[in-house]
Amino acid sequence: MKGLGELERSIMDILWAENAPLTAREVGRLIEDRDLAPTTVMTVLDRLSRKGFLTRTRDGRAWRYQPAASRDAYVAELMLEALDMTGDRDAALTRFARAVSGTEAEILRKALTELGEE
Amino acid sequence: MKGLGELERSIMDILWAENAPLTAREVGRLIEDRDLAPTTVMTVLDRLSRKGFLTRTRDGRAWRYQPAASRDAYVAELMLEALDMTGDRDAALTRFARAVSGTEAEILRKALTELGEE
DNA sequence: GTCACCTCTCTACAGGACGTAGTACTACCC
DNA sequence: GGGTAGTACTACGTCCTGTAGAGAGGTGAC
Repeated sequence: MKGLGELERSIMDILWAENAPLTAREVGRLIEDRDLAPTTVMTVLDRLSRKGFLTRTRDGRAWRYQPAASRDAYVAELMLEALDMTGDRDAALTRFARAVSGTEAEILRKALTELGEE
Repeated sequence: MKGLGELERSIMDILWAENAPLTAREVGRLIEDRDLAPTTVMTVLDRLSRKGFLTRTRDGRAWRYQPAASRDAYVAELMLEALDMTGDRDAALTRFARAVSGTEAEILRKALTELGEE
């Protein structure tokens, strides 16, 4: 996988937040802060789907874009990818476990427990 | 933090593997596969220390480079950074916990347990 | 002392990713 | 049939990275 640029991430965030597939125009309307040309949004949407982050389906003349995977899946994949980088996965995992805050450690513990019960 | 390029990572790997601080020449000797100019290695070492990945100390005319942090720390930080990207950390963590393989889940569980006992 | 050599710093350049957008073509509505 | 919306294609500046040369300054050999 590859990382995302800043604008790419903003757009992914919009699409992840929305549940329905959006057109370029709709996405553009949802980025108020920046004053982007419509073609800019279209270009980025196109690149994102080319990279596999988005799926698109026709809606009349327009395309509707939606995330190919959930944000959680993306984040989890990034984390696994980072983990793959090390020679000593155990050490990295241990260090990671120590670094997450209390509540999150709880979440992790719970998820792992459920995992064990399945 | 920022990601590393391919050559940058190779060089970090060498320095992480070694326990002693190395000079550019020594690092260059340890990358056999590629036939790099000495200045190339020096440039990359310089960039890495400028980015904070390496520390360097004088040794006569030469610099000796060593990692500023362990690879585990780096990996853990990357993982945390990925985690920061999501709005719903819990969901991402849960998904991550489900994605790690059995033995690693065990490691995580153990680290978390020790954490709880402290 | 001078020459060869090592290492450093500075500068450079090509390729790719990303932000940004214009242009030209097409299809639809009224 | 002209405005409008949407597309595909093309383009350009910037930054990062891989790669390396040129020039400066010290060091040891002779």
